[in-house]
Amino acid sequence: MNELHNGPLVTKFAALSDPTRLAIVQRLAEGEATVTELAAPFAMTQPAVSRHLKVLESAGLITRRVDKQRRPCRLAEGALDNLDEWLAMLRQTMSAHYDRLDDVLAEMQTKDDRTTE
Amino acid sequence: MNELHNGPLVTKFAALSDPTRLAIVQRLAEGEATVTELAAPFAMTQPAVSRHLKVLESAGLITRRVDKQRRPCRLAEGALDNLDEWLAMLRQTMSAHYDRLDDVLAEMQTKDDRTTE
DNA sequence: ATCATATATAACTTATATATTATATAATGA
DNA sequence: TCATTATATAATATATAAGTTATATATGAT
Repeated sequence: MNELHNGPLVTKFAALSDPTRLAIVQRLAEGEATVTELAAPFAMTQPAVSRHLKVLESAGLITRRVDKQRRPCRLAEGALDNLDEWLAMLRQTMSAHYDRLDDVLAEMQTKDDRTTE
Repeated sequence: MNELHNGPLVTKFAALSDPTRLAIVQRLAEGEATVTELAAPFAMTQPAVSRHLKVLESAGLITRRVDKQRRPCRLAEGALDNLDEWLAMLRQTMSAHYDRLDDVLAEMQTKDDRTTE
């Protein structure tokens, strides 16, 4: 309910706030891929992509398994659940406080009345 | 459909990847607040919060109006729509490629068969 | 053994982010 | 007019992020 619990959420948002990582997540929505496969589309070195994967993994967005010398990546189970939940919670708060323009203008008016006393 | 269109999304994720800004957004879901009101809960100077608001505004997450010397902030109309849409799109991709563990293990097996020839 | 492939890590550079203090601006109120 | 309140901006320091190259490690192939 409050900002003390939002650490993991902040971490996920941070992980998604990079175009390379966002594209990697989109790619992984189609299924598993190895580091090399994931790196291929990008004008970037392999170590750079490895770092991005580490960020995604630390954020709990992806997991990796071991297949010989490959480390195929996939989206983590329920990776996006807390994002959805946060958005849903926010919408609920918004509708609970349903902030129509009319209401706001009315409130502005009464505030003025009080302040201008 | 591709990563060329994700600029605004990346910007929004970046804007939300900070605990202060996330808390501000949550607060604004309850309705308008001035900069000073928003700054109050944080152990941070007013200029710091002003900067955070600028980041949120640049990302299209909040708007401000002018009320005398105040600049009340509110969540932007449809602020979170593209986040929702992106998450929905991702889920759709995931279910389209429905990646059950069984399938993956089966595919691993056939890959092994081929590679170990 | 040796070489190639897949991946990770370290060292380093540069760019960006975040916070601070000091100060500017604009409107209010006395 | 002068002080106060609300907010923004500039200058600056510091931290973090993101990329590079070089190198290490592990597996697989010859």
